[in-house]
Amino acid sequence: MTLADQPTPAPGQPAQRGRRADAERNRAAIIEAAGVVFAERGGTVDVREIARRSGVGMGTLYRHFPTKNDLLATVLEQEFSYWLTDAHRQAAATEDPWQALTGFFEQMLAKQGRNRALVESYAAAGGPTEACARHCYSVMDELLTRCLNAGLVRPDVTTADLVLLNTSLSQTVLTASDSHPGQWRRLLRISLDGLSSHNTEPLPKPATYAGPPTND
Amino acid sequence: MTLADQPTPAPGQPAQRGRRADAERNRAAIIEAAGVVFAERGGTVDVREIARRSGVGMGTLYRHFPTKNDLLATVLEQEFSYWLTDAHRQAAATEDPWQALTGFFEQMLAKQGRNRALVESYAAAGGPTEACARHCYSVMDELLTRCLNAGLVRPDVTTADLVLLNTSLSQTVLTASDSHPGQWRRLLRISLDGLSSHNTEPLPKPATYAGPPTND
Amino acid sequence: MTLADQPTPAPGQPAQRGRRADAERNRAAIIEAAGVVFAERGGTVDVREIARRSGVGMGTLYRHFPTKNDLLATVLEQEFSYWLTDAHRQAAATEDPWQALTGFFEQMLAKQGRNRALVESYAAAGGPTEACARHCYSVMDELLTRCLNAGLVRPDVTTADLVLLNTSLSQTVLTASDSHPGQWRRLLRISLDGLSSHNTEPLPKPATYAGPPTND
Amino acid sequence: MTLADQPTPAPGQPAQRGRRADAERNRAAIIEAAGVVFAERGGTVDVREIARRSGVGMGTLYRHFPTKNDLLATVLEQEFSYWLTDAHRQAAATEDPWQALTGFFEQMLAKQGRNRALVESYAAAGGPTEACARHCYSVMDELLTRCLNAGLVRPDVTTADLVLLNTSLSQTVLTASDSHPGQWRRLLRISLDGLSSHNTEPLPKPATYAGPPTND
DNA sequence: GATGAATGAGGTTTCATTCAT
DNA sequence: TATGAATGAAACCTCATTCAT
Repeated sequence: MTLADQPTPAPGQPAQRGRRADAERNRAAIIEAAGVVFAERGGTVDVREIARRSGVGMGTLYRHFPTKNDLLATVLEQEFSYWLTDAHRQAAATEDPWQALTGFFEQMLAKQGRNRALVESYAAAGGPTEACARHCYSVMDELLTRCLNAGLVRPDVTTADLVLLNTSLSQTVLTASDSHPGQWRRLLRISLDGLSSHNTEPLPKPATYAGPPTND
Repeated sequence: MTLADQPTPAPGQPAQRGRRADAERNRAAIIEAAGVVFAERGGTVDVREIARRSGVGMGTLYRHFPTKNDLLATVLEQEFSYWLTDAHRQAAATEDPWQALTGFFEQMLAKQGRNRALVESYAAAGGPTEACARHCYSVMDELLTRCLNAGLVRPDVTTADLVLLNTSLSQTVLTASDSHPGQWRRLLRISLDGLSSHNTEPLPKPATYAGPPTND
Repeated sequence: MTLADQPTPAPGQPAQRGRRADAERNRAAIIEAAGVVFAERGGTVDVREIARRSGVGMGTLYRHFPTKNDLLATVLEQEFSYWLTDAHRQAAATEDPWQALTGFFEQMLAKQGRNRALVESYAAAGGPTEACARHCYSVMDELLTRCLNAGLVRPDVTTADLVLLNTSLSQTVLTASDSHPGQWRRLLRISLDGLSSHNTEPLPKPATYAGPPTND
Repeated sequence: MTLADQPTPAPGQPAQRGRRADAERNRAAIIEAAGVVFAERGGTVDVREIARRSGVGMGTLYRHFPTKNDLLATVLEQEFSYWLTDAHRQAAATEDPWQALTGFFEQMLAKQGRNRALVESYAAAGGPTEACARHCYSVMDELLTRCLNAGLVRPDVTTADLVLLNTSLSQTVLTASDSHPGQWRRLLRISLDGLSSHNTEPLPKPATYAGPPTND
């Protein structure tokens, strides 16, 4: 199963008029190439590099994605969604709630941290897209609930905390995985241990949002 | 007390030798303006914007900083160093090692997370400059040692872990402090709790670097 | 017949593959405009001037010539090569070796001396490009050989002497042809007469190169 | 005897008020430094380089020379004039008119050809300044007259021819003296031989100037 | 639909000249 | 008067996006 095959229109139809198939192939090629390039070099790469690598002209690229940002969002969303689904599946198959949570984070981070553009997107906009955010939230919500129900994590941990933890650590994986491979796993362990119900002190209350940010 | 006043040459002297005072004022203005702009909009802002805001011509800017990157590095290094010194001072004055550590992180993160360019620099190069890295490491080393000696943290926590933790969380502060002000403090608490010696399981060993990174 | 038509791909073909014809036309327009401007004002002209005169945008110009220097080199090489070929043809068709040589120089100088950038290139780098230098050398070698075989020039004249003579005089043509039109022809005649075998004294030996130049 | 000491005001006076002497020393330092730098790197060097090397501020430099071009002109004129005087003296002391002429050219070219800015000035404006041109002309006129009177050169050679010859060859010296040291002396010999009265054919008449230049 | 050449605003940097001290 | 920092108009080059073929 490859990544770039979401919008296949009604599989089974004989790719009516041929053009449609070509277009789809192009779209997939663009997404695939963009995925590689964005991951390697971040969101600032020249659009031509992507066009070149996907073997497609600029016009074609811009027909499919009216803006560089649209392409970026699509690619990130697609990859993210794929990873998420994958990690979710595996977590759901894991009996122990704690191990499910742990494994989930490990999988996600290993992927995300190798994608420069994705991590940039966290800094720029809090994540690739709204859809990703929601998807991510719902999966984590499920995992957290299992842990809470089992009494494994502090009772006042929220899903939002987990979402932020993911954001936070992905940065580290990107930064450190070349010079200190594997060190991020220590940090992950530390943070997850901090979630466990051994820790009895209540967490600070999340300030409710109220107007423009004060100096924190 | 403002930030941009490091190289003032022996305050008290009557602005030695002609225009030097004005130059210093300009330099300070540039650094100040650049600090604001870089923090707000990241390292990609137009140099002209900085020149305009500091009320100097392009030439002046480039006289003081031969390259945009030099300016960026200087600004980040200066701010970072200032924050670090400040936070260090306060931590050193705190009796309880654990509180010293906690307070130190809070202070640092509150500052760093409001500076977009700084956080970008983490993603791009692991931090603003080598000097910053060393400075940061040495301060954290001291704080960690105090905690270790007092038996407050897991014995296998390393200074490198703390450095990474800082990197990691600063991203979150940047990302989340507008929409969810104060939430990063929860994450900080979680992570720090994960450091405490309540947690008895040994951490994964930091893999020693061995050739090109595998897929983690 | 214009100058800027070297890379026309097999004339007669119907402008293969889409936009290629327009691109070629643009390339030609750029070279043509650059030729005029470089000739008139030298190699320091603003690239925009060339873009404006050729009716293309900056990007187009830089697509065809990644660097201003590339453009300059291309233009000079092309013109030079064209002149050289032309003058060579005519010289080859001239029976009398002496007249062939004479006519060749006249033609070349008349062209070169009207091109400011070309003459500048002599001062800066000894000529437009290596290829030009070789081409020029080989043509002059042929002409000189004919003269030598006919006993028309001093036996110790070398091809390198002729090459230098060309360099030398082109400067003069540029300098003098406005205020003293035609005077350079007198100088040319003088120099060529100095080559003839009437002059029996041996020329000074070309010092072999030996380390850094002394004060001559 | 150094070069930069022309405008010393009435030697013998005790440098009234000291300031005047300082100014003179500065002026000399500027000219000296500029001489070196212009010679080495041509007329495009940064003015600061000159200020730095002469140990003088920009303001001082511009007080003495309101324009970079003024400085350039002054320097070139001064050096040129010095060389010319020197070469003239030696030529005047040489009995044989032909040797006087020959030696004069050798001396002048050896000097000129080591000065990049000077040679550039030939291409740009026919020479450093009008004064130089006149001075040069008058000296050459004298040398030529001696040769003509002795019947050593073709009777229709003009002083203008000699001036051009000098211009022409100085380019070559600059270009070739590094890679082919001494070769320019061959060219000089050839050209001078071409002047000698052995050559009996009349030279082409200098076209009188008539309106804008035709295509030669 | 696909192509890739064209566009041109905008980015960083240089440097002759001015001017406050 | 000397200083050298300040100025700002270009200069070269890049790249997201459009458009003719």
